Amino acid sequence: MARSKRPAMSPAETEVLPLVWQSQEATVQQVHEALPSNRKVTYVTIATLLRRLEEKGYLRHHARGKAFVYGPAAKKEDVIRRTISDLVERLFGGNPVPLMQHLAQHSGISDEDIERLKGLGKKK
Amino acid sequence: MARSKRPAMSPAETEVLPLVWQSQEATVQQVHEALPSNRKVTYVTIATLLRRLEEKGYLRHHARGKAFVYGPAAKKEDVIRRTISDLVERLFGGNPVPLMQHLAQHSGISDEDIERLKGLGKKK
DNA sequence: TGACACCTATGACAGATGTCATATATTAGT
DNA sequence: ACTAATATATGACATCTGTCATAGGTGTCA
Repeated sequence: MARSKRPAMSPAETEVLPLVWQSQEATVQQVHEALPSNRKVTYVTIATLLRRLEEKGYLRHHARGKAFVYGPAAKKEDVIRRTISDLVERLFGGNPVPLMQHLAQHSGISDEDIERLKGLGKKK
Repeated sequence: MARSKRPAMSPAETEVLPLVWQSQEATVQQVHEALPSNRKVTYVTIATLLRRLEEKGYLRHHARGKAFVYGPAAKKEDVIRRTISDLVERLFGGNPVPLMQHLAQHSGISDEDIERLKGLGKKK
C-alpha cells in the first residue's frame, strides 16, 4: 500500500479543508463565506490556507474564469482516518475505546445513535 | 463558570501529557522512558515539553531530591474533553456523530464494545 | 477601451514548535 | 571534600503557523 505521508495539517488548515469537502469543490470566496461567524479572518488568509493545503497534498486547483476552484487531492476518508488515528495515538496510546466512551458520555449522543453504530465495522 | 482558556497544546505536548497522567506523577526521566519506541527524542526535549506544559497550565511540579516531579494542574477529563471537542469542531463542524461512525467502522471496535457504551451519557 | 471589481502572488512578521547542545547545579558515594 | 552521575537552566535555531497588507493580473460592462 502507498503510505503517502502528507505533512500533517495545522489546526487552521484542519478547519478549512472540510469546508471544501462539503461542496466537493470551492473557490476561496466560497470557503471564506462558509466560515462560522465566530471565525473572522480575511479572504487573503483563507487563500493562504488553501494554497498551503495544496502544497501539502490535500487539495488541487484549477482556474475557472479569474478564480481558482479547489478540490480534494486526497480521499476525505483517508484524511479523516489519519487525523483521528493520530489523535487517538497521542491521547490514548492508540486505543480508540476511551475516545468512544468519552464521546458517549460527554457529547449528548443518545442510545439510539449508539445502537445505529452497530454493524458498521463489518469488513466486507 | 470559569472558562480557564489554557493555551492549546501542540501535538508533541499532547503526546507527552498522557504519559504523566498514567502514573499520576512522573519525573522527566520516567516520561522519557515511557515514550513509545518509535519516538526517539532526547531527555532534554522531554524536559522542555514538560516545562512548556507547565507554563501553559497543564502541569505543575515540585522537587524531589534533585529531580522535578510533574503532576496534573488541570483535570484530565476536562483537558481530554476540550481536545476532542476542538477536533470535532474543526473536522465536523461540531457534530460528534460522524466521529462515532468513523470510529465504529474503522477502529476494529466490536458491537459488544458499542453495546457497553449505552447508558454512559445518562447524567446521574 | 477604461475603470471597476475581484483574484491571486508576494512576502512579511511575530509567535509557536520541535529539538537539542551546553552550561550549571545538586546529590550520593568514597 | 572530590567526583561521577544526574538534573535543570539557558538559549539557540530552523520551521511552521496564523494573519495580513499590498502589489499586480484579469474579466466585465458601460
